[in-house]
This record gives sequence, structure tokens and C-alpha cells, in this order.
Amino acid sequence: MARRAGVSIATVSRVHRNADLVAPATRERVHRAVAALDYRPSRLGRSLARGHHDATGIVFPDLSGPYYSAVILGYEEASAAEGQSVLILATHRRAASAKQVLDLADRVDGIVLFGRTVDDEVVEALVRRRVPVVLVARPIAGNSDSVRTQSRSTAEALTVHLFEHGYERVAYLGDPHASPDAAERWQGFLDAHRAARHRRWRPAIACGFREEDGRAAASVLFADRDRPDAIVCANDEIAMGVLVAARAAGLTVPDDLAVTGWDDIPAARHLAPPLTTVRQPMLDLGRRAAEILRDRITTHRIEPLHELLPTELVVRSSCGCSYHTKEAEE
Amino acid sequence: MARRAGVSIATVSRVHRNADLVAPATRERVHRAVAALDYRPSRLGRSLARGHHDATGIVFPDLSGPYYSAVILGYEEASAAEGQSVLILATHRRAASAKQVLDLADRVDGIVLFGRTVDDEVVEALVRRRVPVVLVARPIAGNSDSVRTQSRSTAEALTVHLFEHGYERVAYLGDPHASPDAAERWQGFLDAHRAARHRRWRPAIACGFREEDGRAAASVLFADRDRPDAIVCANDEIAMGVLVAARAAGLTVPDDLAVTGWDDIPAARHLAPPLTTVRQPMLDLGRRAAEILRDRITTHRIEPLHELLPTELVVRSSCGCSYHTKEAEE
DNA sequence: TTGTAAGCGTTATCAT
DNA sequence: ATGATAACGCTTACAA
Repeated sequence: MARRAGVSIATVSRVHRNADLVAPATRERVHRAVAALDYRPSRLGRSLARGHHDATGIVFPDLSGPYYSAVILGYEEASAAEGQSVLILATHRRAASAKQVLDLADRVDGIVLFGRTVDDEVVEALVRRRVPVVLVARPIAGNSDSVRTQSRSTAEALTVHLFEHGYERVAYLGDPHASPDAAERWQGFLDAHRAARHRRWRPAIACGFREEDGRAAASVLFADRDRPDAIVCANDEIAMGVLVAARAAGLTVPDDLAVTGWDDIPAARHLAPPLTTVRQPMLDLGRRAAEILRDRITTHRIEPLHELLPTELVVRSSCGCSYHTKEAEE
Repeated sequence: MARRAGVSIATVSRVHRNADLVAPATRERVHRAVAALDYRPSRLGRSLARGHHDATGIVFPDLSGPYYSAVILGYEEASAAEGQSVLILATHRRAASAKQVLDLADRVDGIVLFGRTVDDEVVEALVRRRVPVVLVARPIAGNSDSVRTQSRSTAEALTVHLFEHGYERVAYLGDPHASPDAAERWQGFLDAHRAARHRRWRPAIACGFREEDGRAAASVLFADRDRPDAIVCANDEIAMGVLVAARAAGLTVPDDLAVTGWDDIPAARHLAPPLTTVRQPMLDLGRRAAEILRDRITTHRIEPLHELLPTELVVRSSCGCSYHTKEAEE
């Protein structure tokens, strides 16, 4: 051990966690020894003795697309600022995901669960095990903390906006059962229809979240003679697919068909036509998750905290608004 | 401890790493005790005793954009398949990044360094400390392993393609000093000009990697009376910015100006006009990094391994090729 | 087959 | 101010 090398003993520990309760002389001696032997204290030993990891985990259902990467960015940044390492895991709806999450849980001081990654039972198991948990974009469970974005009311506003443009047969494209957020948006869509009683509405058209899913679903839809004249998509990727399908079907957007997305991914403003969508503060989502988790870990707070982040309607042209591209969006 | 609870002692350890050298009867007894007490072995204890973490780290210079997220995806997937946890870190060019990386290094069994995250000295320090290192999209250092994508020859091919369309004043937009990849692409660009001697070329126009950087640089460029008639951009985001600037300047792409990108981000095919670019196997980049690192860790291989992944020219319309959008790219 | 005990590298509590 | 020493929770000879 470096201890022998220096001269002293476990005093090295003291100097290492920069306790000032060490004589300047000895401290200096230790520092020299450390430098000479290129000694680094072992995290493992330290963690074992102190009882915590200085690390947290974040688990996603998936990792593809610009959506998650922004969340990771915010999460990593906030965590690093607090000196916490971050472990990342994607469950991919694997059968073993519950085990993976449980496993991750005992490498960290706390964990954030994103969307539909694991069942409520797993969340409860985690909580029972005293693992601090923050739920992101997911219904509350096991009285852990949560962070979400406003979905329902903005979805309603978006749908109403379409009504105001005169569209009459508005469809919702996306599977409300696939993700909690998609479900909320669908509810908002329904709210709008309920408020405007004369509107008829059709059931949600279930489809996956990828562009190709949207394209496929839309092209089927367009074959119908009673095709919708506006489509509210569960996310931007689906909307991109719809745009592709519309072009293929000879439909002009937004004249023949309005299309809206959700997320405001970077590509959205570059589409033809620029996509009307909803911006979510994804960076903040990750950042707040990290902060709330940290708080729960350090303060041992018992009351669950629930945070709702605002979203913002981003009106471009695909809903029938201004036709000319806006130059100065920035 | 659960040991007392069951009946036996450190036999629980044996049964836990499913050693079959335990009598079925006792094993059963232990299993029951484990279930009853909801006992989970501590990773810390285990790691400390065995001397490894079953985790690896990956560090990025940044985390924004679709580029990194694909790499993470591949890396996480391959790591999870091998039962390794993954720690993620973004240095953001922070001053403390060397320290952060060194710090990360002793939480893991090996580390992958992406692009311009840390100086060669840090890599060497890591290697000296016997930390297995894989370098991704970065020049070789400290004789660690590396994975890269083919840049130079494809960049040359891309530039030649532009020549064949008849463009004469081709510019390169992107900072060769900012990233190793950008430097390679610039070299390929030069190679093409050297091969076609009659071509005159201009120095690279340094600019950041984001859309706004590209837009700003391009609009300056367009003000020049000797403006280029084709621009090879260091990545797709820059190219998107150029497209925006071109529209603002009243230039038609590809008639007045050809534009090419790099990466083939999801948005590329949806731009107007669809962007000619270069596809990189980013998923594989992450996956191979994980596999090579794992190999180095387990086999203690001493010879460095260097892998070069192929890239592919994706010809769309922004280079002057077919004008109609291809429907069935898939 | 299974128990005993010596590490693994820290921190923390006592003494001194 | 600093040295012993007992945890921390596991693995792994070595005995029994």
C-alpha cells in the first residue's frame, strides 16, 4: 500500500478527503508519496466503507431518435455538476428488463425510470428496497417522485387550432396504449372534440412511433374515400411518415391535408412544409429528473414530488397557417 | 446477514455464483432464505473481492444530435448483451474533463474515448494505469485499440462526384482542426483536387458543427461575388444551415449551388432538396467499440487492434442528381 | 460438501 | 494530530 510508502498509516485517508485536521507537514509528506507512487484511492473500497456509490442510473425503453438524446444530455449535465456518475440502460422491452433494472439498482444510489420501461410491480419492488426512484414521462407508482410534460391541454389546444382552420375530419395517429404520453395526447384530442360537440371523431389509429409506421398507416388511410382532412400525429417521426405518404398519394399539405407532430425535433422546421408541432423541454426533463433524484437521495424526503413541465405549441405551416417559410425563427 | 437467517455461512456465496458444488438440499435451503429475506448480494463487496466492476465507460465530447445517440445505442446494446453496465460521460470541453475521465476510469474495467474528448497525455496516463482503452473516431494514441469510419476516400469520391456534375468552385465548410473526422474529410477533399490538377481550390472555411454555424458561414460566403458553386459540408447539420442560407439568398439548390453533407441523419432525406451525404455505420461504431473493449479486457491482448468501418455515399438531389424525390429509398 | 478465516481498500471510532 | 483496529459485504483458499 501507498501507506507504507509514505510513512504514515490511515492518515492518508484523512488527507485524501481533504480533512484539514492533519498537520501541514504530514499532509505534504503524504502528497509526495501519492505522487511518487501514482496512487489512486479505490472507489470500491471507499464506496463499500461509506455505503454509497456516488452514481445514479437512468433507464430508457429505447435509445433511438433525437428525443432521448436530449434527455440524456440534460441528465448527464446535471449529474456531473453534482459529482455523480451516470449509468445508462435501455430495456428494449426485453423479457429480462425487470432483472436488468433491479440489477442496475444496486450499483447506484438512485434510479430514474423513463416511460414504459418496467411494470408498476418493479417500481414498487424498488421502492420497497429503499431505492430512491424518479419516474419520468410515466404514470405515478409506488409513491416515488415524477417529472412529466404537459400533454393533454396542449394536445387539446392543437386540435382546436386545427378546427379553427376549418378542418373537419381530424384523425389521431398513434397508439394511446403504447406510451403514457401518447395516451395523454389522445385525451387532449378527445377533449377538443367534446368541447366542440358538433365534431365527429374517429377512434385513434394505432401505429408505432417511427416514421415508417406513420407512412404505412397513412397510406392505408388515404386509400379510404372518407379520408381525414387533418391528422394529429403522436410524434414528429410519425408526421414525417405521413408527409411522405401524402406526397406519394398526390395530396398537398396543408391544402388537402393538415399534419401536426409532437416533440419539435430538429428536422421539423426543415420539412416541406415546415411542421406544426409541440415543443417539449426535453433537456429540462432530464435535468430536473437528476435534481429531484439527488434531492431525494440526500434529504431522505418522504413526500413524493411531482413536477409538470410546460410544453409549447409551435405553429408552422403544416397546419394551414402561413405558407411562406419563416426565415428568422431564431 | 442473510447467512445467519438461512442456516449456513459463506456457502451462500457458492450457491450464488451457481456453483454446482453445493448439496442440492443446502442449496434449496439457501434459496428459501434468500427469498424470505429478499436478500441481494452487494455488488460493491463482490467487486472489491473479485477485483473488477463488470462495467465499462464511454465518454463523448458532447451528446447532442442524432449522431451520438446512435453510437450510444449500439454501445449499450452490445454491452448489455455481455452483461456489462455502462457509465456515460460527456466532457463538453470542460476544463475538468481530464480529471473526470481519470475518475471515471476507476469505476470501470475499461473505457472508450470518443473523438476529441481528451488529450493524448490523458490517454497515455490511462494506458499506463493499465486501463483498457478503445479510441473511437480519434487518432491513435498510447497504443490502445481504435475504431474509425472511412472518411478520406469517401470524401474524395464525393468531391469527384461534384466535379462530374460540372461544378467548378467547390468549397469545404467545416473546421479540419475541430475533429479528427473533419480533418480526414478535408484531406479527401484535397485529394480530389490534387487528382484533377486543373481545379483550383480554396482553403477550408472553418465553422462549428451546428446548423446555425453553417447558416452563418454560408451567408457570409454568398455575399462574395466569387461565391462557390458547390459546398462540401463537414456534416449534415452544417449542410442544413447552408440550405437555409441559400434559400434566404435566393439561390436554388442544386442549380445555383450544390450542397453535400455527412452522416446521413434521419432528416437528410426529408430536406428540400433531399441531401446528398455519406452514411456512417454509427450503430456498428458503438457496437464494435464495446466488443473490442470487452475483448481487450478479457483476453489481455497486448497488440492493439485498429478497425476501419466502411462508409457509403448516399446520392440524393442536392448534388445535382435526379430531381424527383425517390419514393422507395428503403 | 461445507465451515473458517484471511483478504480486498477504504472509512470511522477510539485511543493515545 | 495520528496510530490501531473494527467494520463494509463479498470471494476464496484451506481445513475439516
